[in-house]
Amino acid sequence: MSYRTPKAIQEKKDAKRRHILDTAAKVFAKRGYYNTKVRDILEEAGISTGSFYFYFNNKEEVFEILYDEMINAYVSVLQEAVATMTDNAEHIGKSLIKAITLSLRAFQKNKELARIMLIGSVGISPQFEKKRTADYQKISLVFEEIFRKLLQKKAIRIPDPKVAAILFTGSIYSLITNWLQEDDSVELVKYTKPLIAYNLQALGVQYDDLDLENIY
Amino acid sequence: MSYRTPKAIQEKKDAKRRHILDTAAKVFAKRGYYNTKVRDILEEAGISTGSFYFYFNNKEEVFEILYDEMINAYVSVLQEAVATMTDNAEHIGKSLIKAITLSLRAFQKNKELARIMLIGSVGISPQFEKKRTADYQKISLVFEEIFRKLLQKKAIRIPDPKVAAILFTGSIYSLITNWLQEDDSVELVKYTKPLIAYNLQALGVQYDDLDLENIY
Amino acid sequence: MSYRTPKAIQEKKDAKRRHILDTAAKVFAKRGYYNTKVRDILEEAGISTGSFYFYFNNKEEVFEILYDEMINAYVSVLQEAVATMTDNAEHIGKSLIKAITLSLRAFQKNKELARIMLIGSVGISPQFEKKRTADYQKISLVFEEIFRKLLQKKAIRIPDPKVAAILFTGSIYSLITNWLQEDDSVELVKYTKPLIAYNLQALGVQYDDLDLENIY
Amino acid sequence: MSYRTPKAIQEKKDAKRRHILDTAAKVFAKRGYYNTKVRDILEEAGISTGSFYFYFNNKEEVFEILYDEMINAYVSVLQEAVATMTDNAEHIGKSLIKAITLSLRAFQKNKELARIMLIGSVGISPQFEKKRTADYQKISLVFEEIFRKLLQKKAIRIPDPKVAAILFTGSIYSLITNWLQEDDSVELVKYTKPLIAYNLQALGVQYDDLDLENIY
DNA sequence: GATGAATGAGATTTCATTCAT
DNA sequence: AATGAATGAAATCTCATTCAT
Repeated sequence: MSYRTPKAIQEKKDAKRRHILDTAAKVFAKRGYYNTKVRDILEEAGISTGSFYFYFNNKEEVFEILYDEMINAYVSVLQEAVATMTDNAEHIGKSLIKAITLSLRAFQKNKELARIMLIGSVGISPQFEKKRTADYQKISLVFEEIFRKLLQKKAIRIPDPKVAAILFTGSIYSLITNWLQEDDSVELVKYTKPLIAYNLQALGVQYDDLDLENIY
Repeated sequence: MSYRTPKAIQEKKDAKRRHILDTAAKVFAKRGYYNTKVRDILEEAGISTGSFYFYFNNKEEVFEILYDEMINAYVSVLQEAVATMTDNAEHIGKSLIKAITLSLRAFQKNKELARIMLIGSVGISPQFEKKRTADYQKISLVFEEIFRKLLQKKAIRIPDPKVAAILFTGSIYSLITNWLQEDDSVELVKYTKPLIAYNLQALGVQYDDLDLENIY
Repeated sequence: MSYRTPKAIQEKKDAKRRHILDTAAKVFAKRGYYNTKVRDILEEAGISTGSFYFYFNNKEEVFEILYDEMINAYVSVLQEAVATMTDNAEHIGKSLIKAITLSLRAFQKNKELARIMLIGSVGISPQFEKKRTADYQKISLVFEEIFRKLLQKKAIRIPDPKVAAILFTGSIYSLITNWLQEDDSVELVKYTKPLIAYNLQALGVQYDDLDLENIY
Repeated sequence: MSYRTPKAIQEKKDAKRRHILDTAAKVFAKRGYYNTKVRDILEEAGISTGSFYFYFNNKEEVFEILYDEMINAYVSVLQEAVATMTDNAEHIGKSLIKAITLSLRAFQKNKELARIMLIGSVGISPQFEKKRTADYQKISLVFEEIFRKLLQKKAIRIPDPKVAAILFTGSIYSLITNWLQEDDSVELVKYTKPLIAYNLQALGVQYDDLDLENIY
């Protein structure tokens, strides 16, 4: 007979909570929000209804947590990329290459959550739609500010930094969305080079072909 | 001699059918597929349950019809733009400008259906998801072939026509999606110029700034 | 331009009414009361909803008319058989043989109505169930009275004429029901001989084997 | 140590399931399959919609279970009767008497299920109709084989064992059906004697009147 | 903490019948 | 007389969530 320390108990709880989330992510990614029934998650996770509702208030909350995790993870990646950006104009190409490369890697690493973030989060509820829009605009804003700065230095050549940011992120997401819907799981990184080329060219950035060779 | 003119009846039927479709489009666009209940459409359209099911088999069918209409309308627009493309290299910029301009106008003309096509059609059902993916690939393929042709003539400079086509369409859609989620009714065409600039630059096309001034 | 006499008009109406009834009989026999939708009858008859409800008040009425027709036709057959029964004891066997033979022939002649009368009329509504029970008891009563008379003359040997009548009719109906559910349409009359033998023996009637040879 | 005894829970579940079935039997018997709405069963049983669908998939399944129970119970009774049949010719009368007596008792014991089996199971669906026909043929076959055997020994005198079996079972069922539709609760066994007399005579079996006196 | 039986609001759909033309 | 579009009550069933054990 063992006396469990409260800490051990807490760890066990955390593990179960995590297990439910991970399972839910898998199921949501496969079927989408509305076609995923709570029962599907329960069965896949091997837990009871009661447990599910002990750890979470409802289905939407579980989805929202997963969604937030994904957005935060992605924002971290972006912030990391931005942080290493120097003001040195000659490194602009390299910096943007890094931002894109890190984005793709983040999505590839967790295909399920990518699917949730980009596809599965549509049409949940009006409130959620608002949140989703806000998140996407926040991400777009990161690039918008970078572009604005670069524009001042005449390091890039675009008429409108806001629109450019939308198009930049949009092109990345469309590629990922496309990749997610391919039956055979081609390596996402295979698309990295043309993706970078397209966007750097779009921004009017002079970039070294050599930099493109060394990506990933 | 019959008691009524079948033609008049048929016209009335067509009108009612159209009315249901239009109302459904409005409601779907506002609430999304799953949050739209058949009852919502009935109330908004001021018709009875029976009428709805007299004209259509079920909710999904109504959605599918609307979706197909939108896709077909958009494909027509694209084909029109492609048809006027000459082989004359110096007109490539103009041609692509036309394709983008027509696309934006098509979406602006019918904001509701644009919302359905780009946002609301996600997660309906596995079968529908297949159809949706196929449609998007078809549209992307139109551009891919154009890019392939232009590439042979060295009129554009990109490493991969397939990826370029995805990014091209993706950037357009992301702009429209963004516009759709803006509360105020900003003119979509306001974004036309930077959108074209971004993509023409991305493709490495030499374009005349004058052409951009005269759009719309 | 012809002037139709009212009589001709009436005849046309009657013909249409009959056409609807005949078609309904066919459909009811095939699918049963509840699995037959008014629409099925309309389509099969090539008429409109309005016409149907012009000639009849509702679906149940149509069924009831068909049912009554069948019962009446059957009762007529029975009465005919009873009418020819003489009080001559030596003809009792022949008379019962005739009653059974005529019954079988009546059912075979109109398989559809047989199906409606014996199988398809179950579970329509509580009121209809009452009517149905009453009709069956009426038919049974015909035989009960015959048996009662024969019993007085000691022409048959049974403990209870009422029960005998139930069993007599029941055995006939069970044979027909069985026959109706055979996939291949065997000749019902093939069963006539053993059916008669069974019941005459049951009643303790002395019968001439020769009479059995000449049936039908 | 778990928080509850699974056994007790299971027993409660079984009891509830049984309660639903019994209630459904009562309602089906009273109103028939089509006039019984799921709601009627819920109200009569005092349960919620959810409970009903937790225990059963749909209304038809409940009906089918009840129907199968009845058929199986009846077949058991028959098999029991058949098992005690000896090859001793002089006991043939007694054996058939026993078979009929047990049949009647089985039906009397559960009037509701008898009603379902004999009356209420008509016209549910084409598939069910097939099953029903097959079941009835199976029961008829039990008697057919007995009759065939007795025929070889010349213990009975009938022209066709198959038809005789149909008529034998048909006569029993018609009596029960009749009894079911009587308003007052007449004892079914009251009819046993004339029923046996009719059928034994029909089969040409020599029976002892004494045996008939001691039935039930 | 865990379980899963129980709940019931609410969604979709059917189909007999009506009624304007 | 005929048509068939329109109606809407009513039926079945789903499934997120609750709660007694």
